[in-house]
Amino acid sequence: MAGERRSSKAGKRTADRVYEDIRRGILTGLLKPGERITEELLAERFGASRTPVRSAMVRLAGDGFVEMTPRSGTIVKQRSPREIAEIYDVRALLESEAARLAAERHDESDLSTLKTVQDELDALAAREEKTEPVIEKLSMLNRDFHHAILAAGRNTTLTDSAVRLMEIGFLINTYARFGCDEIERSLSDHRKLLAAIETRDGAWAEAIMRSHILGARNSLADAVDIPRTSAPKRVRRRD
Amino acid sequence: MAGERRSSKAGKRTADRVYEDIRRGILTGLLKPGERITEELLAERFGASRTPVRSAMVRLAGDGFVEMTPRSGTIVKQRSPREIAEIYDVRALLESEAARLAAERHDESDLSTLKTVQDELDALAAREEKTEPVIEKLSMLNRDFHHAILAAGRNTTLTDSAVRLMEIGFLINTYARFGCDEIERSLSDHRKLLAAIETRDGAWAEAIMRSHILGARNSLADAVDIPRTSAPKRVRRRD
DNA sequence: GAGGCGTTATTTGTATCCAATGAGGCTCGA
DNA sequence: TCGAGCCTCATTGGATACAAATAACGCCTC
Repeated sequence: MAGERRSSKAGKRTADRVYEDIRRGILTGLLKPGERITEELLAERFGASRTPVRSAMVRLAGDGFVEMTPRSGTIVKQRSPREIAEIYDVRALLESEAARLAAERHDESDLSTLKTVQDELDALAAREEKTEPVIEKLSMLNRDFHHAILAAGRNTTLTDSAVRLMEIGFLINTYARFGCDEIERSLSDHRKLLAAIETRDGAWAEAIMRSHILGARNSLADAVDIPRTSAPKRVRRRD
Repeated sequence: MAGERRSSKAGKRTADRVYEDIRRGILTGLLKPGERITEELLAERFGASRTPVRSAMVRLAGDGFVEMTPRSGTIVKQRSPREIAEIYDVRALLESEAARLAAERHDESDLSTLKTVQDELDALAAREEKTEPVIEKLSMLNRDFHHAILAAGRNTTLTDSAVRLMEIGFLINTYARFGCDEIERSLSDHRKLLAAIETRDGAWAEAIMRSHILGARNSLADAVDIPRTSAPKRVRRRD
């Protein structure tokens, strides 16, 4: 019996709230990969019924955050180091193209957005204390920066594909694992990227972005157990 | 076959049946873009309740086949010519990379699959009558060929991203619009691709695939009203 | 006759209920 | 004591019921 929890917020669907919340839970690591999710439990936590929770689950499954096995249950999707490396490889492919397009197609508005985000990023990174919320904010701004470049590329399909990968990639909260020097390297890349885009040098922008993302992958490889090259997987025979 | 559709066995779950059926309806043009879909109507058509229909809708929305606006309703997603062109551009990017990887990483099994599919394709194309079901079968085999190359590339993330775009792209049933010479061109590309992969010439495979897909886009541009280059979108300023 | 407003009516979103099924525990036997 | 099979139970999938909201319609007014 739990139907009295009424959101004062007008127009917001319960299913959306649940979706956002589970998603955030996965991204922040509150829900760990492999962990089982039972609909009833979540329904209770949200003061809602199972219906919107189920709807949220289906969406999350489509987005690759959870895995629903027909009559068995739903678990938070766990990704192998190899898959994580793959995500970075594909992001490098997509976003380097986007960077090239951004250099060629951007307008003043795009540039101003990029500069604003980068300024905030620089300001925040200049502060000495790297507390949890600061790291969080840095991650957000970093995401905004990449989004802005995608937007400047003027290809919504490309943007959607890349964003999709970015979002699931962030569940490892990249910056949290990076050291300060790593953050500095990242921001340096951003500045170069900005210069390349501003001068409309597509080839340069493309190269920087590819290097930026593959560099991030390899930094991550130092922290986690990720193949430095996503390649082989030759071992495919009968195990 | 490469893809792992959740419902490899006969759909025990009603939601899956509904999903597949609506999807097919959209792909075959039975449900036209912009057309409104009411849950109750579909529920009646399938002899099911609204629950599985809703679940299917959410999945379809996630896959980009329909568009659900919060309290208003669901319509079959309509794509602008520009968006269709974009899809081809991104496919060219992803699948050319996959072709390169396939050339570098494939094993005997991949090659045999590719050859089998291509043989069937050749055999079918050799027949004179280009009836509706023949065209349909050609489309299917073409899709299998591309899937096989993706599989040989050994990057599931790349594969998923590309397949996603392929599926929504097929709703225009490409081959149906192509003339016979266009089919011949396509098969010729496939044969070259096969040769490039077999000789493990990654750069060549990549180039052929890019040319293959961008060529298809431009052929489509002749038939439909698609920009030959997806580029500009120079935002019309105040006319 | 056209446009704005109120009402009706269809349709979505959520809750609850029932059936089916896989999982895990328990018992019985070797 | 350990294993196999059965049985209970928790959990998912689907159906129905209900509330809220938007869209459609008609009516009234100008």
